[in-house]
Amino acid sequence: MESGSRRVGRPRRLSREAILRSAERILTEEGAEHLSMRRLAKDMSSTPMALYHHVKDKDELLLLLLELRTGRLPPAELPREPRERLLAGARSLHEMLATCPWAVDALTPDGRVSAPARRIVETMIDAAVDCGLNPDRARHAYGVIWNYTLGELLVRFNRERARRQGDSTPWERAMRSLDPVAFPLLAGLGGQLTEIAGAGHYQRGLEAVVDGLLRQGVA
Amino acid sequence: MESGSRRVGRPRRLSREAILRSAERILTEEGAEHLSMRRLAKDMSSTPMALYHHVKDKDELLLLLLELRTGRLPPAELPREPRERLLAGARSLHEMLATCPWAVDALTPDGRVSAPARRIVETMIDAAVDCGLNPDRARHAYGVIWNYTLGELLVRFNRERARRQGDSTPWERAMRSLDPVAFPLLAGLGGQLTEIAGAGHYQRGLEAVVDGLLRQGVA
DNA sequence: ACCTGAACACCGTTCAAGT
DNA sequence: ACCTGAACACCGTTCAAGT
Repeated sequence: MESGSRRVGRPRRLSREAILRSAERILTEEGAEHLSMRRLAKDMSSTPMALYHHVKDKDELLLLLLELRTGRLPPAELPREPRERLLAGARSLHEMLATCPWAVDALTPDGRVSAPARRIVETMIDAAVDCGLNPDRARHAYGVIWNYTLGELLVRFNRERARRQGDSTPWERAMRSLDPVAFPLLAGLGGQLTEIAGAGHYQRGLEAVVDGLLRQGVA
Repeated sequence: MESGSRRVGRPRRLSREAILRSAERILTEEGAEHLSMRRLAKDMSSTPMALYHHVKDKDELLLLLLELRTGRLPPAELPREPRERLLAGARSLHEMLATCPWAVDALTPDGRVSAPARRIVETMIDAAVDCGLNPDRARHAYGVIWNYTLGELLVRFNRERARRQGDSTPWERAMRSLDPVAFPLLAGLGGQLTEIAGAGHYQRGLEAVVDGLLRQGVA
């Protein structure tokens, strides 16, 4: 809403919205490693310090960007059956965050970074209760699912990053130097990493995790 | 072993070992955020570039530090019963990495960063096979356990970091602004976070994850 | 062979001043 | 009220030179 009093002082050239738009563009077009206050200012033909008039600091900027992205997704349609609802909740949390590799630090606590995320988390715990867990166990179950989800995202993000910057990360090196005689089973993992990281992988693991939690809770 | 030929050129003042010792000290006494090539050089009364004669770059330095730490732990005694062996393997991986919050990036791929870690991973997959999973499923199971473990570590690390630097992270703020009427179950999580992150939490979740995976695999 | 010094190309943020 | 410019206190790394 417009303020009743007339504006005073210098007219604004920047705005929080414009800043977020520019930041979002750098993020998608050039990747998080190129998003800096200085770079962003240059992009907007302004100075670094002008930005600090619209956001508290870089942390706040990233948080706002995260809320912007996760808030844009349409609210998930959740099935009625409680186990399915729990699975669907986890999947949409996973999906929602899969586009924000740069926000891992903000994500870590528990996935409650934006209003839509909060809704999903609440729904998941609720679904767990409907599956027969008491509230404490339901919250614990959510925590385990969150840990699994975050771990999966992290592995995925880092692999993508490695791919982008030409392949030879510590992990790739360790993989190549692995003796397949001493480590026959582990060596198999190496060749499979791509497939393992594929679309169905998270889902299949998630079902195991959820079923394990539900059995533990109702036993 | 000593080289047969006499040393030529300038005598060395630095050595990889001395560098690692200094870095290790900074890491434990001041935290990872204070470990920089410049700081490290200053600590050793040398120059940043002297370090590059002994390690390729900062990434390699961190990797060496990780191997140093994880390699120091005594090899875990693993129980004979396969399910227990799988659990014990995961626990010792978890324990081993719990002291290296600064190495998350190197960890991400799959926990095979050091020789002892490789042994444990191989043992875990082997244990999963002994539980009745085929090698593919066993590897997948390991992947899920790793994701869960890594996620748990990450949440733990970030919470500790938040504690250290005075409490008010994005997550804490989001927690305070949470409406307990709209989110009764989620709000409960807030109050419980410390307990949930306690010692038994990882273990309890791990059992659920493992049992879920085993059931999925042998069904 | 091992080390130094200066330089390059960056960071986030503070502070005092301008309009 | 909003923005600028200069400065502070850092980064990792390259490159040419010294002993």
